[in-house]
Amino acid sequence: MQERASRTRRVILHAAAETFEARGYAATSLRDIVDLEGVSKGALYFHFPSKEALAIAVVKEHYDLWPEVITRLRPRYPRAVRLMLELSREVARLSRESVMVRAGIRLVLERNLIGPAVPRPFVSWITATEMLLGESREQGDLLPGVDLENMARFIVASFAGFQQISEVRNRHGDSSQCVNTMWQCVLPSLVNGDCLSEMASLVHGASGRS
Amino acid sequence: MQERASRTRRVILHAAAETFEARGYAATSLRDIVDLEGVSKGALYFHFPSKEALAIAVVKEHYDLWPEVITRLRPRYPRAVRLMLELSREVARLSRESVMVRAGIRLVLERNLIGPAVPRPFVSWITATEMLLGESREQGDLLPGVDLENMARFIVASFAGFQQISEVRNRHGDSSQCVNTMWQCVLPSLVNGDCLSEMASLVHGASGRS
Amino acid sequence: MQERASRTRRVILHAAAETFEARGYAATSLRDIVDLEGVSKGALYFHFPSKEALAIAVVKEHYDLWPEVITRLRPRYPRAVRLMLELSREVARLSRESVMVRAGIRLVLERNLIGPAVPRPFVSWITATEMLLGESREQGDLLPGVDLENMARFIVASFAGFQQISEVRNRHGDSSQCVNTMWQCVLPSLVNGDCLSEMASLVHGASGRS
Amino acid sequence: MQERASRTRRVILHAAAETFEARGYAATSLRDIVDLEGVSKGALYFHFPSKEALAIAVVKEHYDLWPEVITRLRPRYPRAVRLMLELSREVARLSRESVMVRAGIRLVLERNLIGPAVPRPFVSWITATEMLLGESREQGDLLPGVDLENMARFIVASFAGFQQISEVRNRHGDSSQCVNTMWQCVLPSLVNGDCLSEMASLVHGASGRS
DNA sequence: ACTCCCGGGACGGCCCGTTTCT
DNA sequence: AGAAACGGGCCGTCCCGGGAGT
Repeated sequence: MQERASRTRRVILHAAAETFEARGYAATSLRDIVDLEGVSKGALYFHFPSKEALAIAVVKEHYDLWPEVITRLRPRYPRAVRLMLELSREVARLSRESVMVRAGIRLVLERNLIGPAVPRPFVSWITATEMLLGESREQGDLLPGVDLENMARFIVASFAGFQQISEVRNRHGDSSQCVNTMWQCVLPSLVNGDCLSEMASLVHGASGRS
Repeated sequence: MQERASRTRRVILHAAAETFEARGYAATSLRDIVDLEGVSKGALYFHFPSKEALAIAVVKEHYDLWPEVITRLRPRYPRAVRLMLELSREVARLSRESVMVRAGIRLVLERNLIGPAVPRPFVSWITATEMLLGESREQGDLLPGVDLENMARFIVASFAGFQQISEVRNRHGDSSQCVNTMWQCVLPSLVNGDCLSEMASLVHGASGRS
Repeated sequence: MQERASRTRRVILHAAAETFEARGYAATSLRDIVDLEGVSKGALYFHFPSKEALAIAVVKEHYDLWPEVITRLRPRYPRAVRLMLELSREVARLSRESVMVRAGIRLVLERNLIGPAVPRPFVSWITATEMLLGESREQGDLLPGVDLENMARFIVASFAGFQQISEVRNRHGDSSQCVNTMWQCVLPSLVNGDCLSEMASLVHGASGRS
Repeated sequence: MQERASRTRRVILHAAAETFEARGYAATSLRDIVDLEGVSKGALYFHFPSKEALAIAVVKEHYDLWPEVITRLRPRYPRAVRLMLELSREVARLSRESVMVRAGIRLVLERNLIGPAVPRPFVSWITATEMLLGESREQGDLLPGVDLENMARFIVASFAGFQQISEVRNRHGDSSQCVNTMWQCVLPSLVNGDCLSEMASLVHGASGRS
C-alpha cells in the first residue's frame, strides 16, 4: 500500500519538477506531467488536490534540502568563510544535478503566479549568508567596514545571476568554475589579507583571474 | 488615420508590456491585455497577428533601446571602465522606470516558451561587456591576468541577479545602491590601483564597504 | 452581424431549453447543448459567460412571457374568475407547446443548484392568483369564508401537480382536459351558485364529473 | 460482522438520501455522500455496485414503505373515502419526517437520469387512488357521474403539487394544513351530501374555507 | 484603412464514478 | 473494507480567423 503509493508520489513529483523546470508554472499542463511518466490523472489528483499543491510540494521538497545540507557541512568547516564557500559549491552542484532543486528555484521565482503559500525567493538565502558573514566577522576574517546586509545580498545576487546565465550558455556545464570566479571577485573586497591568501588556493580554478 | 492607428498600436504594446511583466508570457491572456486599456480584440489582431508576435514586438521595442543608450553615453565617457559603470547605472534606471524594459527582460528569459525569434538573453550584454573590458585592457586600466570572458559573465550575472533580488525586496527601490555595491565588490578585482582610486568616489554610496 | 448574432443566440437558447427540459440543469453538459444544433463552444461562450448565465437566460426568457400573457388576456375577460380560468388554459397551452416554458419551469424548480439569481418558484404565480381571487370577491363571485391565501396556493399546487403528472403519462397530451378537471373540482368550493352555473359550460369537457 | 455491515449499509443509505434529496441525482457526487458520514468509498462500493444502484436502493427503501402503510391503515378505516383521507395524511407526515421518503420521491421524478430500473412516478399512487375510488362508489359514497380515472389523477396531482409548494414556502411546515385544504376543495365535488357532512369535521382546520 | 463583432475548436484544471491492489 | 490508481468528461476560456461595419 504505502510503498506503492509513495513511489507513485515520487514519480509524479519528479515528473512535475522536470516539466516545471523546463516550462515554468503557467505553461505546464498537468497532462504534460502525467504523460511524462505514464501515470494517470487520477493518481495525480489522489496525491495532489490541485496544480498549486503540486507546485508547493515541489518547492517544499527542495526547501527541505537546505537544512540537511547545512548541518552536514557545518561541522566540517568551522571557519564561516570557508563554510560559505563550500556551501555555495554544494548548492551549485545540487542545481546542476537535481531537477527538483532547479524546479524549486524556478517556482519560487514565479510565486506570484502560484500563491502566497510559496515562500518568497532569496530571503532565506540572504539571511543565512548574513548570519555567516556575522560569524566571519567574529572570527576576525572580515575586512573592517563591510556592510553585512548589502554584502549578503550581493553574494546571493551574483550567485543567482550566475545560475541563470550558466543555464543559458551551456547546460549547467561549468557552474563550478562560475562559483570560483565569483569568489575570486568577491573575496578581495570581503576578507582581510591573511584569510584571502589562505582561501586563494581553493578558488584557483582557471577563471576570472589566473 | 495612420496617426490613430499607431497610437492604438502603442497603447496595445504598453498594455502588453504591463501584463507580460507582471505575469509572464504563458500566464498572460490576450483578454487581460485588451481589457487593461479597453481596446478590442480585433484591434489587437489587426496590429499583431499572434500572441507571439506581440511578445516579440515588446522585446524588440526594448532591444532597440540599447544601441541608442550606448551611442548616447559613449562619447561622454571615453574611458571604457567608466563607460561600463555609467552604462550599468543607466540600465538600472531604465529597468526601474520603464515597464517596456522590464517586460522585455522577462520575456527574453522566457524565450523558449515564445519562439526562436526572441533573442537569447544575456549574450548581447556579455559580448558588449567583454568588448568594453578589452578596451579597458588596451587603455591600461585592467589588472594583469584578468580572464575577460569569465569576468564579463560575472559582471552581467551579478547585475542580473541584483535586478531580480531588488524586485523582490523593495519594488525597484534601491537598485542604484545595488549597482554601487556591485562595483565596489568587482572593481578591486578588476582594475589596477590607479584606476580604482579614481573610480572610488563614483561608487562611494554607503554600501558593501564604507 | 447583429442579425447573425441574435440568431445564434436564439439557437443556443433553444438548444439549451431543449436539453435543460429533458435532463435538468446538473445533468446537462454544455457539450450536449452545442452539439444539438452544431454551434461551437466559442459561440456559446460569446453569448453566455457561464452555464449559470445560460440557465438564467432561459428562465428570464420564460418569465418575460407572463406579463405579455396577462396584458393580452385581461381586457378580454373583465370577470376575474373567468380570467383565472382562461389564464390557466393559456399557461397549460404554452407548457404544451413551448420548450422554453417547460425548461424555465424546470430550472426554476432547480434554482438551488443554479444560483440565487433564479427567482423562487411559484411565488409569483401564487401572489397573482391571490390577487385575482381578491378581485373575484369584490365582484361578488366568491363563496363566503374562502381563505384567499390558502386557496391560491391550492390552485397553483393542483395546477403544478397536473403539469408534472401529464408530463409523465402522455407527453403533454391531454393537459387541457386536466385543466378542465381541475376547475370542475375547484369551482364548487370556490364560487357561489350563480357564478358556478355560468362557468359550468366552460369546463364541461368529459372529465372529472360528467 | 453482519451486524456492523448492515449498519454501515444503513448509514450510507441515509447519507445518500440526505444528499440526493438536497441536490438531486446528477448534482450529487459519491464523494459528498461518503464525506457526510465519514465512511470510505470502498465501503460504499462494497454495498452498492454503482451510483445508480445506490439511488435505486433509496427508491426501493421508500417504496417498501407504502404496502406497510396501507396494510396498517386499512383495517382501521373500512370506509374507502376515510382511508384515502388518512392515507394522504400519513404520506404527508412521512414526507415531512423522513429524508428517505423525500429522497425517494425526488429520485423517482428524476428516473430518466438514473435508469429504467426506477419505477415511474405517480402511477402506483394513481392506480391505488383509482382503486379506492372504486371501492367508495361501491360503498355508495360517491356522487354520480364521477370519472374515476381523471379524479384519481387530479387528487394525486394536487397532493404532489402541494408537497412541492410547501417545500418551497416553509420547510415542510404546514403540510398537514395543506392536506386539509385539499380535501376541503375536493370532497364537495367527489362525495354525496351524507358522506360530506360526515367527513367535514375531519378536515375542519382553518384553511381553504372556514 | 482600420476596427470590431462573432464564431471556432482545442485544451486547461478539476473532479467524478470506477476498478484494482492490498 | 480501505488505500490507491484510472481515464474520461465537464466547464471555463484561450488564441485565433473571417466577415460586417465605419
